[in-house]
Amino acid sequence: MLTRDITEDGNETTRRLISAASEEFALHGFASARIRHIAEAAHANLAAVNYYFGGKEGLYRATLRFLSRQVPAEPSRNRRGHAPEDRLRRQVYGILQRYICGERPSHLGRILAHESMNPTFHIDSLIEDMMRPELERLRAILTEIAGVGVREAELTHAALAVMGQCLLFLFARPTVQQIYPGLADGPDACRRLARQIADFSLGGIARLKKCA
Amino acid sequence: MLTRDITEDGNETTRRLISAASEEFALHGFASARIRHIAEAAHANLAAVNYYFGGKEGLYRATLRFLSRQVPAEPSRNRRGHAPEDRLRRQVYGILQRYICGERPSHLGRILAHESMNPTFHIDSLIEDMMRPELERLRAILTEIAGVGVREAELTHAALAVMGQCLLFLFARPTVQQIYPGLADGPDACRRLARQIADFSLGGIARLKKCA
DNA sequence: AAGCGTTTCAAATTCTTGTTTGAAACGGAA
DNA sequence: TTCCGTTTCAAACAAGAATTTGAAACGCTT
Repeated sequence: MLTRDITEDGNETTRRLISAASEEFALHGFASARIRHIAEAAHANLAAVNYYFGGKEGLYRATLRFLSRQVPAEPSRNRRGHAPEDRLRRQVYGILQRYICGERPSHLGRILAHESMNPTFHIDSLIEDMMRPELERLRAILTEIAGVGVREAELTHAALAVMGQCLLFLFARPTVQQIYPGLADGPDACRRLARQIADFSLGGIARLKKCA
Repeated sequence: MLTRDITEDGNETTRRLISAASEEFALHGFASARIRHIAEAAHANLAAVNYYFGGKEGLYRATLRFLSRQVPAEPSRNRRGHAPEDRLRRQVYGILQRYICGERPSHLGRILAHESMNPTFHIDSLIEDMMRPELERLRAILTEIAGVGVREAELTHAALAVMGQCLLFLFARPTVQQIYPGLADGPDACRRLARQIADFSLGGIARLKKCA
């Protein structure tokens, strides 16, 4: 039996297992994921899951920890030295890139989506570690753009409006693509999407400012 | 064994069963729903599900049919005779009311959300019967507001932007409420929400128009 | 090569869950 | 009351899935 921290070691089997688990959990969520399927995809024996992780739950925990560390940090050059409008564009692009339509499928985002619909014990840390920071950063940028005079609640709502536009593609991309085919694919779909969301939202902010 | 159409009859047991099933399927989705739980909540015997509906799948089908008929039709007075800006507000309010935060919990919306994450055979008709019509109506209104000169793709995106803002509260209301407590409750939360979404979006459209 | 801890494996086990079954209860018609 | 179709019920059943187990394979050290 293993006792040391799994996520640290370079064990080949655990790495394949976590990799396969990322896909399975992202695709189906915790409850509907099948460890048989994971073991199969990882070319590992079914019992390996229990041997290394103590069970399905432990594999899930390890997978979440692994995926969390994979999230690329926000580039620091977005902090200052740009117009807030540009920072909004970059921030939206960053959210899409990190969690929704980056070059490699964003498993953590999908898992958050599944947790939203069928929460497990881990939903809270996902909310606190990914949703809240992104929303707060959005809100800060929007506050700067809006200037004084716009109410707190409206800024909050604006941040949610931007986030909602992004998350639509996390929760319901196949649906969107069924209704409007060819809308969000292609090599720089992510960039185009970010630009459209940011521009639309800048209009929304402008209106808040005008009505303040 | 019953052969006639279940949804037509007034059988007390089937009604309680479908009612309990609505809650269960809305809460957990098809795969994670437990027919034992449904039968319990309906004060019916477990075997009643198979007796009346032929199985879990049949109960799901009957529940979807029942819930679809419950959706209140869009009031026809929204068609003409109002400024398109007002029509947008009403349309947004209608979407929220029908599927997301109406007075009674909107089971059909939740089921669509679950289907988006874990599709079953019925996802297509849900998309075609509820998502596409609402999006098309939104798009029509937005087209009218934008006037000529705004590109097709941008109108499509604008409709998705509005829908995304609405669906955020369908997919992730608990998350939103955990981060910003007290934002979306109270008696007329739905109305306030609709107003904010519509106003923000009118700003987005205005910007598209200006840049056209 | 022998010994020993670690890892892999197939099979057995246990638990959960949907389905089936056969009998009992019910209720109206003869 | 008796008969008969319908409905309810508890228990059995079957399938799927996670977990456990005990032995075999492996790899390293002596």
